[in-house]
Amino acid sequence: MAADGAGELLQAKVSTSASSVSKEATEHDTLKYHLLGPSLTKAGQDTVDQQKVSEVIYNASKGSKFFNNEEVKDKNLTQKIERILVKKRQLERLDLASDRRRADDYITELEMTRDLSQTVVHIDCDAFYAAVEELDRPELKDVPMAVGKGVLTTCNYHARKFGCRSGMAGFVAQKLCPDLISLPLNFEKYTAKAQEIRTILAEYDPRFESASIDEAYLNITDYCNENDLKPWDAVMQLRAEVHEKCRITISAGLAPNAKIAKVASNRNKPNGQFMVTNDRVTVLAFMRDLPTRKVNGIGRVFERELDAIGVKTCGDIYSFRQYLSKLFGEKAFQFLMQTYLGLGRTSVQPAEDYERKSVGTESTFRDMSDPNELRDKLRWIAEELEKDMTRTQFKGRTLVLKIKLYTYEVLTRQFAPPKAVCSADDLYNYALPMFAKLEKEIPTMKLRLMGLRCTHLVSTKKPEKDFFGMGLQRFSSTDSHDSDGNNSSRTVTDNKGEWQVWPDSEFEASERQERQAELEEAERLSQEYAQQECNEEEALEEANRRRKHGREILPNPIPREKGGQKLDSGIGFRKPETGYKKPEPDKPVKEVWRCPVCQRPQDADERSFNEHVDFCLSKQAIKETAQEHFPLPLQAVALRETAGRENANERRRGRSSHKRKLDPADRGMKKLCSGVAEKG
DNA sequence: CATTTTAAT
DNA sequence: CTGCATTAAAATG
Repeated sequence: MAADGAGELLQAKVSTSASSVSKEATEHDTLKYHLLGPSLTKAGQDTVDQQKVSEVIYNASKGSKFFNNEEVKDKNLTQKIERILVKKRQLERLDLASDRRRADDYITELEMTRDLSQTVVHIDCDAFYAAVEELDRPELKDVPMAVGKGVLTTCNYHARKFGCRSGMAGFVAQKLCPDLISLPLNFEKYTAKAQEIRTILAEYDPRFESASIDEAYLNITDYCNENDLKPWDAVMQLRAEVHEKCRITISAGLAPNAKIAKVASNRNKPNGQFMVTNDRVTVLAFMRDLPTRKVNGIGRVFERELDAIGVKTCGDIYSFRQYLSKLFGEKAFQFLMQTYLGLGRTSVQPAEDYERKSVGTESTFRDMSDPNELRDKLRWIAEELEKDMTRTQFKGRTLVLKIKLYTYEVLTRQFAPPKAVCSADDLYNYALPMFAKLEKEIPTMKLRLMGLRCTHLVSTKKPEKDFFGMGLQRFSSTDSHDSDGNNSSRTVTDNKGEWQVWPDSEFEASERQERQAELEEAERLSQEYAQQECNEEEALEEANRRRKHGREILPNPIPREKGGQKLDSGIGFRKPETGYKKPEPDKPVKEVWRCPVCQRPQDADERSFNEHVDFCLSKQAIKETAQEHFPLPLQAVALRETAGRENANERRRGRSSHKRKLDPADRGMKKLCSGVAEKG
């Protein structure tokens, strides 16, 4: 969900004050900026007086423990930035010719991977929850309204004029806008509406990728070729279709890759679209003036660090290329260079394809210090986690205990039990010693949060029979992980990784019951789709799939025209049709079939293709893949055989698994900015 | 150097 | 002023 709101004003203030003015004033300003929250970014809302807004927020939160903690964090960051600047001044006296050369070589290498042959679209629903609520109560369209009680998950554009935004505490929002109407969350409703929209998206790209409940990436290259449409017109059509059938307005960004598409979708919001054409010069020009903060992966912290050394826009990155890896680390360096060049992934894929790495639960409560009460709480968390482990069908080889003190300070401890665990008893028994140890270390064990998480997951899914009726080797809970600690027979992620993902920077204060209700709704919807779209055989498989996965999967809806096609059971899966995609006349193409298991292109020869698929299957990447592919006709995909067609990220993808490995450049950079690299 | 912890998104 | 997941870097031993 786009967190609209202007940051430019304060951003400018932060930058100037960072270099001059008194230190106290500086800290005051950066803190206020920090308090504006993570969602102050992207699109601008010029009608808002950010000065006033930040003043109100500051005064409203002043004195709270939360505030104090933010103050501490801000001070630490300011110190960290000071260290970065010191380090940079040291570097300036050194000869960095080799670093510069290395950066230039990397740029050359990256440039060879540039792929301008694809069109990626980022779809973003406008004030989604608020818009859904307005469908039921049209009178709310004309007044400032927000969704979410204690904290706003989103608000309509009237409310945004007052400075309200997602992620803001409810009482703060009320101060900014006394007439604000706050509605409780009705999550099933939003999920149902999201599914309606997804049904339409699937017709444009059946393998579209949901990024959150109201955001998705599509690769519309094939769609445009098949229907002889220009990307712009295809997206106009898509948006009109969504508006007409779902009564929801969406904004879209079109670009040669996902990273730019994401930025672009914010340019003409709400109810608009923006395109960055597939042209190197256009891309570079677009990046040159783009403030760093607009890029996915650069948040409040990294923005300030970059600003401190003089990088305000993505174009500024270039002239600092020789410093970046020493100041921010290697991954950050790579990420920034790709950002400067406007490179990003061109591939999108359903979220089920992502590999889950951990399952955890945590809960916040009133300050608590009684040891017995805390143990009860821990026990309860363990029971909650057991449910999640059962649902997602995992055991964990490592258990992580997390606590948050009443001061908001967070601590974690981990332990690797002798065996993979998932039962509440085991979870509790292994967590308790960690907890007891913490009790000894911490003078006043007064907590506001406790959490448990399992990592180094091991699937506990029953092998049963696989999709083709071939027996699969049984794998025990402890022998199916490879040396990376990853499990190659990983199950499909549960839908919390997917449509239950909160919109960016937004959250709900919902209780587990609400989530349960949502799951039930998802199940119901899934059944509906099964009936609508599948023939009897397929419906049976659909039912089977749900049995195997519980209620966890909410697959991409099946496009109408394609869902009707019948598959030869089993074989159809492995015998792709040819001529699915028209080759472009002016470019040499080589026909290949894409392996449904590992997603890698294979020679378009039936025998070798089947051999390859067998190989992949024997490596057990299988069941989930079969499931996600079953409803879809297998298509031969023609790939252009041009160098750099596949970008570096795609190539780096693991051989052993078809699951996507996350790459900093792929998906926004997670934590690459935590400070000066001081080793060596 | 491997593992643990922190912190950012 | 939440909850869940992922990632990278720093700290630790």
